[in-house]
Amino acid sequence: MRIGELAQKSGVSRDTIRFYERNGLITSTVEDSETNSYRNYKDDCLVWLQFFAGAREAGMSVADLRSIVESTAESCDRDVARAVIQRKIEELKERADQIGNVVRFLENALSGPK
Amino acid sequence: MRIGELAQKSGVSRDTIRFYERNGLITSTVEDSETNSYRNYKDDCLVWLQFFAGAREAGMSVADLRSIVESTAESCDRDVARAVIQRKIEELKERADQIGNVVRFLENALSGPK
DNA sequence: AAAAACAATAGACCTTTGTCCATGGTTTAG
DNA sequence: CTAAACCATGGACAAAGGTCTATTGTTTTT
Repeated sequence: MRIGELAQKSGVSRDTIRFYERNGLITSTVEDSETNSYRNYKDDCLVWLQFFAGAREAGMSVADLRSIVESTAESCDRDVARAVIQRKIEELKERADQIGNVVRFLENALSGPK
Repeated sequence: MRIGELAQKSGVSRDTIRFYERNGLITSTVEDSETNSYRNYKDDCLVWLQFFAGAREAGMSVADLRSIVESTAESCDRDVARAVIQRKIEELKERADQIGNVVRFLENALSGPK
């Protein structure tokens, strides 16, 4: 799949896809056989991009995403991957708790001053 | 209270406090009577700053915070304030849900590939 | 074949959220 | 009184995360 299709299907802009690729979040191949230099993306890029979109919204940084992607790479130790991801899960849960606090503060602000 | 004390008590740096003030998140007064131009902060600035710290961590932008602060200002209609805050609460809850999704995705990634 | 649509790359540019000077006054402690 | 500590202002600088433009080459459509 080429970048346009990927962008359209994932809802992530071409520029952002290229940006992510430059930052090691996804990879693509340039077919030698082709006369062009168009990049080719596999289906799992789409899955990743959808995940990225949600994860970014949830507050994860691009660096976080890269470490997750890297940890799930072939070459990487399963246990290392687990540890990295487990760590991120903890962080996310903390963040969710923090959001809970803020929500309570705001709800209190609503009910507090009559 | 002067900025140094406020910074120390809130854990927010002087520079950041000034930045927030420039952005309308807090206000201060400069006593005419004084010979200096030192700013004076009321106790509620401390409460706000503590809230800001948590809210920023929870992923709220400075612009979000400004709209909350503005909505709770004297001049502002109680109901308008409620609406603004209620909206932010919804956004935060959505964000928390989003985090939940990401966590599930990650947990699945952990258990999925055995 | 010619135009329209798509792609690559490089680099400029933008916003957000601060942080870090430099300069020049003011206060406070010794 | 003098040095150390504090404050204000203005502007430079920074990192993250994109976005936009220019240029040039490739497909696809008509």
